[in-house]
Amino acid sequence: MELHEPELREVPVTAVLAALADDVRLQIVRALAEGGEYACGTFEFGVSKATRSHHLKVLREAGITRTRVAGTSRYVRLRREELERLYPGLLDAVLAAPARA
Amino acid sequence: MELHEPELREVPVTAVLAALADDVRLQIVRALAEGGEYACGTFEFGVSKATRSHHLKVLREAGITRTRVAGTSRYVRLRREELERLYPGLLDAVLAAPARA
DNA sequence: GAGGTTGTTCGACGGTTGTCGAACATGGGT
DNA sequence: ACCCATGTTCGACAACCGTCGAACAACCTC
Repeated sequence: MELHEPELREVPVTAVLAALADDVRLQIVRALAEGGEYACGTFEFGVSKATRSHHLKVLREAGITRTRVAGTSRYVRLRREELERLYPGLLDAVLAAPARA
Repeated sequence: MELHEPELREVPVTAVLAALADDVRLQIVRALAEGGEYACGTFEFGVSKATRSHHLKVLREAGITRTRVAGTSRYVRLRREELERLYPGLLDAVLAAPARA
């Protein structure tokens, strides 16, 4: 299983923004920003397994998260440094926003 | 003609991000960031009048731009200060990104 | 007021996206 | 070996989005 994790610089800005422009995915990003590394199953956001898997794929392919495989589990974490280097301030600005707007 | 220009704080973050997550709209924002105020017709991005009008509406309703009506023309400008106050760093991060990624 | 300019609105269309259940794949435990 | 737990993939479906031409609205100028 080769995970597709592109170089962030090769991802169009619009794709990064689109990946963040979803409520469920933003919840995931918020959780990752606070908690460090999470197993996929830890997330419980009122969506099915399939949907969660889909969202994590979008985040991964947008270069926002990195995934580590360990047994049957997958551990996800934010690519903070890379995001900060290429889009300084973006993540903080998004995270600083009120969760419910 | 009452233009719908919401308070930025009342717009969900996801709506702001979604508004920026489009190539045409990002071109508009880039132009506005450099040029100050533009008449709608000044934009020539290879889309029809109808499409351009649609994109300007999306930006306006996301709280990103403000529109001034003058005769048959409409002048559009960025709401930089408000954006900066609510999402510090976001606009700069997006604008700093390479136009073609 | 007739005509031209500037923009918006109205379907319509095709493509993309979020969602789900079900089926599948993989690895661990007993 | 079997079963269970964890995730992914596969249709399918509805909703949304970007796009266009055509029609409409408002205003300016002659």
